[in-house]
Amino acid sequence: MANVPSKADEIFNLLRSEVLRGQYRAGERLPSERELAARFATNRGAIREVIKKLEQLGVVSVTPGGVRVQPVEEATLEVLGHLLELGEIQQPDLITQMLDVLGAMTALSARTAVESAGDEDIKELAGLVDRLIGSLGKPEAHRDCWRELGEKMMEIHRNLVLRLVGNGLRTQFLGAAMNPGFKPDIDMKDIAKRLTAVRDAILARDANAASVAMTELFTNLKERIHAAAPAAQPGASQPARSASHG
Amino acid sequence: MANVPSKADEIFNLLRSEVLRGQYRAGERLPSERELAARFATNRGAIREVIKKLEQLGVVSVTPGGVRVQPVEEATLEVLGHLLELGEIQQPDLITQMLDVLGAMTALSARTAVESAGDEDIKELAGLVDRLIGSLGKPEAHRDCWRELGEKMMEIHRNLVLRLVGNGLRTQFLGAAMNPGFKPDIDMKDIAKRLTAVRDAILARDANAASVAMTELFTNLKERIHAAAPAAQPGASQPARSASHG
DNA sequence: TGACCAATCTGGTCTGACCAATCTGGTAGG
DNA sequence: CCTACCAGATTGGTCAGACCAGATTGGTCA
Repeated sequence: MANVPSKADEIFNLLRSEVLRGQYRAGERLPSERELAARFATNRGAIREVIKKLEQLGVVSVTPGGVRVQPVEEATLEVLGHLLELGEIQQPDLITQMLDVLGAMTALSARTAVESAGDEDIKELAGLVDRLIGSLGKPEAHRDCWRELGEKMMEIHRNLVLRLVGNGLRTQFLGAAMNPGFKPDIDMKDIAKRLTAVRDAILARDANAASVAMTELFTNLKERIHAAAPAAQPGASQPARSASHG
Repeated sequence: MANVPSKADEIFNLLRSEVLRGQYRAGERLPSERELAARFATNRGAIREVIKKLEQLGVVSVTPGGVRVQPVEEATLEVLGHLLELGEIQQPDLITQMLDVLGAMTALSARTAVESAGDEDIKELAGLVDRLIGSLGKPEAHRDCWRELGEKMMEIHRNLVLRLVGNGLRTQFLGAAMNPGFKPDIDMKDIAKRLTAVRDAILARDANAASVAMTELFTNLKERIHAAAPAAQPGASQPARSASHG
């Protein structure tokens, strides 16, 4: 899949980067379709496709008279991955922010899953958490276990909204944040302890406890990563793009 | 804005509805661009733009050889609004699901906001919650207050991820779910009581209590809506589209 | 200085064409 | 009868050039 990125795809990536990087201020007009076509040595059709995708991403709004840049805040969850990719300043901040949200989502997922789980489900969930504990120290396997656990919880509570949000976060996060060897040394024992708490809560069918334990796990993780990461300047927690509203 | 929906926009809406409605099974091929162009009495360029947008939405994947439909689970948060619009079966379920997630997000937002709020911020937050209580019974004003409160919390904790997710959820939710007179009678006193708890927690700078109170507020709301809504058939909680994985 | 108007520019739409990769169905060989 | 293969039809990807209606802009006139 996605073997040969089409010309439009390449231009899409380029233009998206430029916009997200703050090369155009929010509200400013992009070059016209004709100009862009000339600049990228292609035809207007390709440019129009690119712009339609950008529009769907929420980073530009197109009206007769010109294509205008939207403030990042108006954009879609999908820009996160790109923001992380072209990193620059705010990587650690974005990651801790994501961990916050991911933690809340996972906690909710655990809670509702436990609430509506059958006996068989409970056993499977606990087993998956156990495997999670066992895979500590093996990043690849650990990640797979997380994916499986998430999948299982989704399967139980059948919350489509949660799945869609989780989808976005997880792909964005795992895709961009984890890869570049971003592995601060984390106290495995601590994690294991908290995972055990999660498992016990699941086995006790205590939805609330499961949620709390999961939250604590992520909070802990976040603090450790935050401490381990190169200290970000205070006030640099916002991306480069202007934050003005439309 | 969006005065005159372009031809491509109309076709986009149509095609999106058809796909989300389950008119094509996941993995199935869409009609070719040429066929679609003929069917909608337009040119191929317009169809290509539409398909690019659908691709960005995550509801189709396009490869040389054909455009294929993706399972809903692979899609983007943005499809929620459309799913709600063309409602049919699972409206109440989707809404309670959204409330779950929205509650978790709002609770997180409240927690992190209180954690990093200055004295002035605390006062403003408490004031906004008070206005929220005061506007109970006036849906329009109430909604505006919520928006303001959310905005203020975002301003304080500056969590871009939270903002993007919240953006999506809120626009999807407020846009489609609230409008059609979907107003089950909800015990205002109960809500007011819980909102008061939120305010007190904020004033006490107790981030955790604020989070818990907010969670309870949404849980309560969810249960009431769930009880008031026309009982959905068990097992109808999933949309029509096939859930097969790719 | 202010209002107005026309040239220009913008996105929206349309046509018709070619290429390379894929998909299809039919055929030849096992 | 089944499999492997091959050629033609089909598909998305790309391209060039054109016209329209509305927005923008800059100059002109009062």
